[in-house]
Amino acid sequence: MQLSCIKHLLMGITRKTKSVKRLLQLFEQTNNAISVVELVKRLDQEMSKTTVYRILDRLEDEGILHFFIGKDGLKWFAKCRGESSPSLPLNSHPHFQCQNCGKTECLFIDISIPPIANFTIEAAEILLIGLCEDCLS
Amino acid sequence: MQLSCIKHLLMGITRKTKSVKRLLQLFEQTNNAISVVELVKRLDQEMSKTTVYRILDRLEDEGILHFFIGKDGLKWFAKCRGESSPSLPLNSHPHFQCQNCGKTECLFIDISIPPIANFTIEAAEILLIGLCEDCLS
DNA sequence: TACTTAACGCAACTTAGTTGCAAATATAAA
DNA sequence: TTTATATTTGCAACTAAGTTGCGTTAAGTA
Repeated sequence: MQLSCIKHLLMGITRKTKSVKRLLQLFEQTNNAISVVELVKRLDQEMSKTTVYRILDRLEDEGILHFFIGKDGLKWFAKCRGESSPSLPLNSHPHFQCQNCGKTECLFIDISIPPIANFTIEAAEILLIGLCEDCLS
Repeated sequence: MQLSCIKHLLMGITRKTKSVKRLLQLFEQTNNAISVVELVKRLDQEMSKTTVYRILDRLEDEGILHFFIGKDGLKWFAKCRGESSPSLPLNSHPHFQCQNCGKTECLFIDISIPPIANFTIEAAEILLIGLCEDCLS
């Protein structure tokens, strides 16, 4: 095994290609989550949808992005920030979707899941739906 | 407007067809949720998938079934029972999916969602993932 | 600069879910 | 029981999200 292989194992294997940088840029510009459908649409002139899907997978593997399933069953991605919700398993946290404007984001509120007899809970996917600050007024 | 129309408005418009009865039978045989994909597969010889989708929609409109999105983004249906989780909005309740055997069911445990400043929460979709009693041992 | 291998684009594919329309059938009225 | 009629069904074709295989391109290393 060559040194470069070891480096790859340690550092992840993502090459900082033009496409990767462009995609990361979109996530750096916002704290909101972005749906894959939206990303494919926004990047339509810049890269193929296959590339979008594959880059998202890699960034997720590396712990740079995480994903969750939105109200509609579509996949959404958001940056991993250090935070998580204390009482939830696996450093997870709830997400919020505004039913009016569609704004979708991570929440770091604490929600505690009571133990359930004869079950082990290893993950909690919590999606709160309502109106965001902008849509309330 | 004829009397029959008024009756329809009051009672819902579901005719108790052979297909409706068959589909309801599947839900009466279990307290678990069933994915649409599974229903289409199980009923493949008895009705078209279009019919499965349309009956599920109608039974949901009438409050006989409810649905939620599973871990994989697929739609699952379950019977509406009188119960709900006290602290959740809109008479909703959490759902559980066993990551080993796939068993999926309604939970009526109480999970309270803390208020979030400047947001109104109108629905909470909570999916707990872990091991069921059968898969624990 | 040249080499190696990850990353990319494309086209074709899979799967969940939807739609339009003509034919079948459940229900109410006669 | 028969008739009328509006709902329900099946079919085939479609849409949309997401995946795969493969030949080509380009990033990172020597």
